[in-house]
Amino acid sequence: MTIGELANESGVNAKLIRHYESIGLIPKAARTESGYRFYKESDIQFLRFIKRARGLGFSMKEIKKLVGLWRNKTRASKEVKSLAQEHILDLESKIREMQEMVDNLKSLAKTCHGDARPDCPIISRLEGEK
Amino acid sequence: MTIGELANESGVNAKLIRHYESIGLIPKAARTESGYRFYKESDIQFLRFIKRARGLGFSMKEIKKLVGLWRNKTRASKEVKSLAQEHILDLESKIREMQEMVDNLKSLAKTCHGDARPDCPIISRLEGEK
DNA sequence: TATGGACCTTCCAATCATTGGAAGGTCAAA
DNA sequence: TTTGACCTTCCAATGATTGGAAGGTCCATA
Repeated sequence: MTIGELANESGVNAKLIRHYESIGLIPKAARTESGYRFYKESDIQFLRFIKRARGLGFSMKEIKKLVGLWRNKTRASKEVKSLAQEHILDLESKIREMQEMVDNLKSLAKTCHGDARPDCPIISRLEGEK
Repeated sequence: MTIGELANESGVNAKLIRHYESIGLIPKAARTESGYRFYKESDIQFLRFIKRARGLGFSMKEIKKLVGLWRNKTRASKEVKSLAQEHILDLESKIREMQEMVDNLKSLAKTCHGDARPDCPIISRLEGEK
């Protein structure tokens, strides 16, 4: 299986697969005589694993840990769970932050008449009034 | 006023002030004979403006626009408002995405017993079961 | 006056995850 | 044999910031 086929099957593009190899997230692929990387079926599942973890917003660092836990069949579910829970807390705090931004912006936008006049409370607030 | 003093007053550190100058967000500072940048009082307000906008999650690109609108006293409030509203939509869509991640992770974490046993639904799900 | 330390300068590199391009080699079918 | 789709490596950009190195300047104190 070439890198392109693996990319199709896994949904992770070839460029990114090479990149993952270069940062050590996935092992170095075997090569054909001419230097092409080749892969086996089980590599599809591996890349999908990574893709799903990215989809849940895990960082590459966290994914490295997850991959380690995944590969190690004797890992404790405790470790996995606590990794997930830390990540939940991270996400929630970012959500709160962004929600505050939205709330602020909405209240500013509401008081801005939004016509051709130059007066705008959004700008005034950024200027430091209040 | 030196760059360090400006940094103190504005809350934007000196390194970042230089960086903002280099990307053209703020004009090139005047220099003393020995090459030190020097600033006037009104620069404090300017940097605070930028800092507040960053605090609301605007990108540097958006901030460049905001700065332009701010400086141009005849700008229409409409432009400012629509910039803000686009940004609100951006933020809200990111929030939704992250909230979905959290929901997924929470439901996975709930079914993970979190003890010393190796079985863990979080891992299974990443593997592709279901 | 000398020296120390706090400040300033520029430039280059790292972060994070990914994408892009350039320049070249390989493969398979027409 | 030529075309075109694929593969290879390497280098650079993204966005916002931070870090360090190597060096110059300023001011106060010994």
